[in-house]
Amino acid sequence: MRIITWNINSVRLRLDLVAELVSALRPDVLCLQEIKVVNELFPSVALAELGFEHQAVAGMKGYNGVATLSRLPMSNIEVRNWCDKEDCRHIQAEIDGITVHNFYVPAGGDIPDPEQNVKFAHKLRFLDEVTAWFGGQTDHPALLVGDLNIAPLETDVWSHKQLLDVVSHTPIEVEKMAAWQGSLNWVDAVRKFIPPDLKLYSWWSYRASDWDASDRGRRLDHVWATPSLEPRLTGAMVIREARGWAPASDHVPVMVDLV
DNA sequence: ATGGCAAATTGAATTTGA
Repeated sequence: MRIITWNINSVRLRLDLVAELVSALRPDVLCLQEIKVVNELFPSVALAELGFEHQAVAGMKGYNGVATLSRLPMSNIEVRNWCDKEDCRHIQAEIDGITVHNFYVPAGGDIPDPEQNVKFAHKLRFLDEVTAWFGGQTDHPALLVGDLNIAPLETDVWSHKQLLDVVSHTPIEVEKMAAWQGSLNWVDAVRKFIPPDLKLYSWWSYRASDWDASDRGRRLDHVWATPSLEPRLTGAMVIREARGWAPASDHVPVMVDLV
């Protein structure tokens, strides 16, 4: 199975890029975040024509929203709410015997202090809640993908020292992400193939005048696998060139293969 | 941190992203 996760930053605006991605890489499962559309206006026909006959969508007006698209049948679809908000950040679905979790973790705003910034408080609470929930699950084969909005390793950001107090790379976030990863002993399926000593990013700011030249990126998008699935992992790739597509999302697709 | 874009909604200005 080939799975791709992509924060697409408006699915309607980038349908042509989805077609290009699908044509080039033929994923079996495509997990999108920030679809920015209500379910009624989700382009399900166009995506079905690309081969994704099976779709699970949790969208809302204007922002957020996740969608899991599959060539293979999906069952047990669940949209789960966190932090008492119905804000469309998680879809769970069973595909070919694997539970696929598609997440869009809150960005967390600017100020890395939960006392001063309710968005950061929300992000930290979200991490605590998902960690506690997964800790109560059994080890059924599962993948956890999405825009987790945290770059955990020093090599996941362009400058570890300069981002230590920037939301997405602060020690408290990295610590809580590690706890989440520990909840089911999730394996980082991307770093299994692209070693942790290599710089690796999946997001570059729109604000850079030349994202490629300055290369001030962060690895915010992830694919995790339960230990039972690790022997089936065969490869991973971050589609960096997608940041240069037009019109580009600020995130690029992240792909993992398993047998 | 730096530098200041992009998308959606609403109707030129605001919210959100990270």
